[in-house]
Parts: sequence; structure tokens; C-alpha cells
Amino acid sequence: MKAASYFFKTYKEVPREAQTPSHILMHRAGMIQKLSSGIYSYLPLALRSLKKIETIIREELDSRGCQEVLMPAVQPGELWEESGRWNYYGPELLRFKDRKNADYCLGPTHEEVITDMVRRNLTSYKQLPLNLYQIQTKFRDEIRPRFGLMRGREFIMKDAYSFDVNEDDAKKSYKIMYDAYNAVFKRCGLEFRAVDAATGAIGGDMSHEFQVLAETGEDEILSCGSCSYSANVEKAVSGKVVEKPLKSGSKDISEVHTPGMKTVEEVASFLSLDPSMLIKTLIYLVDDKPVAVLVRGNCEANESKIQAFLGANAVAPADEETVKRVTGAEVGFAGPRGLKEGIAILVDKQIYGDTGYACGANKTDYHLTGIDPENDIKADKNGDFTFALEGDPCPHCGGTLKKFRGIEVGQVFYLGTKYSSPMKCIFIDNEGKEQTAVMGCYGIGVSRTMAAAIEQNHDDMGIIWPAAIAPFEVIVIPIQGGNDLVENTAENIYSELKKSGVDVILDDRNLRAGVKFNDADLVGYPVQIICGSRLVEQGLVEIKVRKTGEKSEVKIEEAPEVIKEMLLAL
RNA sequence: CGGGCUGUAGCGCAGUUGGUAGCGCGCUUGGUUCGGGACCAAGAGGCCGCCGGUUCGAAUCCGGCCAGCCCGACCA
Repeated sequence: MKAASYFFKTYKEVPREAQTPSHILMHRAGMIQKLSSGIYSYLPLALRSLKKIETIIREELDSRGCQEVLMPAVQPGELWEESGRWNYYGPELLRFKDRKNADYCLGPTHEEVITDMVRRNLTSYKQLPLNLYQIQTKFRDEIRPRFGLMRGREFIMKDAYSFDVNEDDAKKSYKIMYDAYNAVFKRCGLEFRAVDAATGAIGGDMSHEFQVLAETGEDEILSCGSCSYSANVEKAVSGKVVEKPLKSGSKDISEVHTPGMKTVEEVASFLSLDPSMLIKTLIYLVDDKPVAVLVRGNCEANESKIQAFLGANAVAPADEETVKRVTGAEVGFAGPRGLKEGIAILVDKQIYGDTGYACGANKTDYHLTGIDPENDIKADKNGDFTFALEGDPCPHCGGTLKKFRGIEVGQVFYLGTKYSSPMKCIFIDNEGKEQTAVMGCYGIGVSRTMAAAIEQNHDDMGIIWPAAIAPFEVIVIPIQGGNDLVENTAENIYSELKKSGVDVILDDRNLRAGVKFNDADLVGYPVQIICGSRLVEQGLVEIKVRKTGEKSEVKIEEAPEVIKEMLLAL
């Protein structure tokens, strides 16, 4: 490819809304254009990079027995009625009607369509296992699209779905995909972690997210320094052991007047207690039913864990009215004793490590002191309902957990029969009995992976592509246009490289050297070959490695070989 | 959905007490330059977000709407 006729243009300035490195740089490098909120066009440079990511994905999946399909982006509402998600899925699902007034939606994911596709073909256990995937544009009407490709409404996703005869086999399929994803992101040249992930309303215990490590990531993960344990903070477990106190606390519960003191800090300092010696009573609506969750004053309640523990669809903090109703007091004075009948009380197990707590009295302006959780709280359940913290011991090996920020670029999920059962995706097993297929689903955000690569790999000058997913591996830059020797040398090296299969672009634009250098650094080609008259006359060209900034001079005829070797290391 | 902010040339912005629009980048043409975003000269490019109101006159004042961004809430 020659730059003079290539459809791209670089910018010094960026639109006001671009905030993050990937958004700013992809715009400045002329890779993407916003068409509407959260909706972008991919220009040739971006598409080249996307295709490289897609190729890696295809190779890794195909070699593991997956088969590619392509499903419609527009899906009939009735399929979603069948799975039960038509009403359940929020406004993220873009719904619309056709001319006959029938319901349709733009696919945010394809469980329904794939399940329908498979059930129409599936009759015998002999057809399983099956793993189908597609690479396709998805649409989710995000509340707040932002950060360019990182959280768009329209995005490119690879989604795969596995079908197995039973749970054990489904778990094998899961493992295969887990391995495939590790291979994909490794080949993309990204630094990432596979982390334990919360499963949300699906329930169950099996899900991993693939997180590209980057400061701008929206997710927080905790990763052990000594073993392979990594988990999303929503899911991460602290290895801290809670030991019960030897003697039970005093039996004297007293009521203390705490006028207007609603926060943990206010109450703790008034009572001269450490915040950890307060019991925070939080009222949640779990699938619209109020539930009280008790955590220590210095801890944060973890809604994901509550949701997982209760197997609920939705967990949200209760509104003020509900709190008043179940506690009989203003917000800020909730406590475990004297709640309205029938409210389940969940106690975070860390609370059992001490005695002599203070808590709300369920009476406006009053708190209780001298609480011994063992004896004074009628817990329905206890468990882990708080966040693990950086510095906590690892639950597996006792090492120390360290916090990272990550960008979720993939997730693997064991589904069980959540879709296959209501949608009757069944087959006849080897005993002649009807069985329901056991499913898994596996996503990779392709466009987000490209953005994440930039978030992770850039500097002040621009993008620093991992060679495997760079739009071009090499740029040849002739400077001092009009000098035939320079131009011919550049042209020769370019053709030479192209002939041997290197992805190369020739910057034959009639521009000043500085502009070409800056553009090359901005777009982030891993290797630059600079042909200037002074060196060329000595039979030399300069090679610059984008990542390190390292420059070297090599003989013109050796340049192609040197480049090829360099690329292997990038 | 709550709070804040912004809509003026492709992009970034200025525009005073209301008088019919400007700067930088980019673009076109010519010339001089040419190893880290050159310089000179001459150009092209605007429904000032939309609708209505006030006024002799509105980018500017008033009302409504629309769009975008930031913070929060939300996010199988």
C-alpha cells in the first residue's frame, strides 16, 4: 500500500468528547469516525487491525473444532418471548416494529438465535459436542456510551456457543474455550489476566473474564502475587480467616441517643468506637423484596456477591420509603434488631470476629451498643457479602492480593440449560431418552480488543501496536522527495518486503520529513525504515523501532532480512 | 433518570453594551524551502443546533425543543 493514495488523514486536534487515549489516538490517526453517539465507522487502518484480530480468533477457534456461522443482526421478538428475555432484558435491547407491527430487536447477543438454529438440526447425541461461533456487529443501547470504541452502542463481537450432552462435557468445552482465549490474547501481544468473574443473573460458579491490564480500565481486579488466582473485585474472595472471640460479649445492650447521626463516621466518633466496630445495616431490594444485609462499618457491601448468594436476578439499594417502612425509622438508623417481620437478615461473616458492636436501633436518633452478633442478632444466613481488599491474603495460597485495573475484552460462561430448556433444544441420548443440551457462551469484544490494545500500548507520540495486530507492520519513509536515488531505494525495499509477505506501507506522500515522522509515530507502525539522501548515498538506511525508539543503520540490501527478523521479536 | 456544561467553517476555538461573523489547524493555487508537524502570497469554505418570540435589526436577549459531553445512578 502506498500512503499517498491511502484513505487516511491524521489530525493534530481531537473532538472535544474524546477523553481516553484509545479514542483520541484512533481519531487522530484517522482510524475511526463517529457517526452517532456510540456508533463509529472503521476506516481502512482500523479495519486492517480488526481483521488481524479476527484472523487470530478464527485460527484459534477453528483449530479447536469450532465452526463459524453468521446469524442475523435483526431478531424477531417472539424468540425472545420464548426464552423469557423479551420483558426481562432492559432498555439496552433496542426494540422496534416492522410494517406489520411485529416486534423485532437488534441483537445484543445471540443465545436465542443460536439455540433456535441448533434445535432445528439437533436430534441425536451423536451430533454433539458442537461449538458454533460468529463474528458480527452487535447493538446494545447503552445508557451512556463513552470512550469511543471502549463502550460503544454498536460494536464487533465474536460470540461462540457450545452444546454438550451433559454438564461434564460442557465443562470440557468451557475449558477448551478458556484455553483458546488465553491463546488469542497472547497472540495479540497483550498483557492480560483471566479472572474469576461474577455470573450475575445466570447463577452458577463458572465464568472467567479476560481483562487487558490498563490504567484506564473500567474494571478492578485482584490478582495474587504468588499464584495464579485472579478475580474481578465483584467476585474476589479474601483469604482472611475470621476467628470467633473467646468470650461472648456483654449482655447489656443499651440504647444511646445519637441525634442526627446517620453516617458510620459520625456514630463511631460520637461513641469513641473504631468504624469497624459498627454494624452497618443496609436494606436492599432483592427481586423487589426487602432484605437486610449487615456488614462491618469499615466494609463495603458487595451487591454482586449478595445477588449470587441469593440466586437473585436483581439487587438494588432500597428506596427511602422502603427503608422507613421496614425499619420504622428515618434512613440512617437501621439495625438488625426489631426490623419488620419477614425481612431476611444476611450477616457478613467478618462480623462474627468481634463482640461489643454498635448498630442502629430502628428508632430515629438512637443506636444500640454492646451487641454480641452471636447472641443478639437473628441471622437468617451468613456469608461473604463484602469486597476483598488489596493487601488481603489470597484465598488459595495465602499470598498477597494486588489490585489492577482492567478492560474486559472477553468472557467465558457456563450456561447450563438456561436457554436450551425453555427453548426445547433437545436430543435423544444413547439410551433413547430425551435430554436437554447443556450450553456455554463465550464472547470476545473484537473492536474493544483493538481499543484496549491502544489503551495499554501508547505514549505521548501515539500508538505503539503489538506487531501481530498493527494495521501495517512496517512503514518505509523516503525523505527529500525528488531525489531519485532515495525514492528508488525506498520503492525497492518496499517491493522486496511486500514480496516476502511483510505487511508494509510506503509513505510516498510529498510531505516534509517531520510530518511523516510524526504520522508514523502516531499511527504506531512497529518498524519504520527511513531513507534519507545522506545515508542512502552511503548505501545505508535507518531502521527505527517504534516501541523502544531505538535506531540503527543497516545496509540497503540487508534491510529486508533485518526487518523480518525484527518483526519476529515484536 | 438526577446534577453540571456545550452547540459558531472538516477539527479546535473567539465573538464586547444587539448593527448581519472571525482566529488557529486543515484544504486549493503559485513560489521559496525540505532529517522531527516550514515560510510568503493569493483563495475556497458558515441555515451561528432547530422552532418560535422581543426588536428597525438577533450568533448575541427571552421561551420551547433537539443533540453532544462530563459526574453519578445503571450495566445477563
